[in-house]
Amino acid sequence: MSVYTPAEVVEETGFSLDTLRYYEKIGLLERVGRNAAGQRRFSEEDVGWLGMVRCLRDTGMPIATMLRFAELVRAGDHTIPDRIKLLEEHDQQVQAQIENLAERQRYIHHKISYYRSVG
Amino acid sequence: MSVYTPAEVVEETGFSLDTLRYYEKIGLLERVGRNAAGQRRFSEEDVGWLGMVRCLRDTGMPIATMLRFAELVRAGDHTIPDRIKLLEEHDQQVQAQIENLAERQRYIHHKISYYRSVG
DNA sequence: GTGCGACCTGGAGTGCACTCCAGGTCAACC
DNA sequence: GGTTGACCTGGAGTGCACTCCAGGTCGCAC
Repeated sequence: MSVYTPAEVVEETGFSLDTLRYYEKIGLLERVGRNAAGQRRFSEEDVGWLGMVRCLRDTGMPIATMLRFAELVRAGDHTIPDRIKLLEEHDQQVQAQIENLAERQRYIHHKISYYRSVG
Repeated sequence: MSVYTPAEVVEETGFSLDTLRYYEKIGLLERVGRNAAGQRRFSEEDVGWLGMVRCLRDTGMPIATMLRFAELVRAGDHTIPDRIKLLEEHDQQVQAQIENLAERQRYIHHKISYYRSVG
């Protein structure tokens, strides 16, 4: 099992070091392992989880909801139905976001066309 | 030319009264007309502009950028090419948002499939 | 053995976009 | 003429998600 230094995780995940510490502090990231000097050493699993966090965050899930999801993950396999439910609800919201953006985009296109016609 | 009371504009645009006042204060909404008692009376044009603001806001445009757009609109017809440019750039960003969301959504779908396969 | 760079901690500060509040005006209805 | 409700103002407060800072440790290169 390879481990990652903070700098490597910053590189791989795109989260800043401060953000990683913040996520650990609030419990979105479970207590990360340390070396003898007390420096963080992230596991493969930590990095994988951060990939999920990035996905959820970038689709607009609030931290409070991610925290609930994190707790389900930690609680064990019997929470898998709950996790599916949570992700499906989020998926609906993402779908709604996409549709909403597409509709707004049409409005922008119309506006641009209008400007072109009068400009 | 019909005018609208604050309550009507809240109803039509979905912005809160506080938000409307805030937008006027920062100059996103040009000085709104008043009746004899000093109460706001919004014009058709104000309401139309608020529709544009809603579109831009809901597609993630920062207020600072909306403010620049508002200034172009006020500056007159010779700024139409600049407005087109601004909207086209924003359109690109909206497109990127949509694509990004769609990709993240695929990840969520995979995760749900995975959970279904092990749950 | 000294400087440097990566890292540590707790806690304060930031930026955005509102949102709320206290205290007041005014017209209208009872 | 008293109460109600919609509205007014300036300014303070909120929530979210970070982001920054001071002061310190550690190991390695020079």
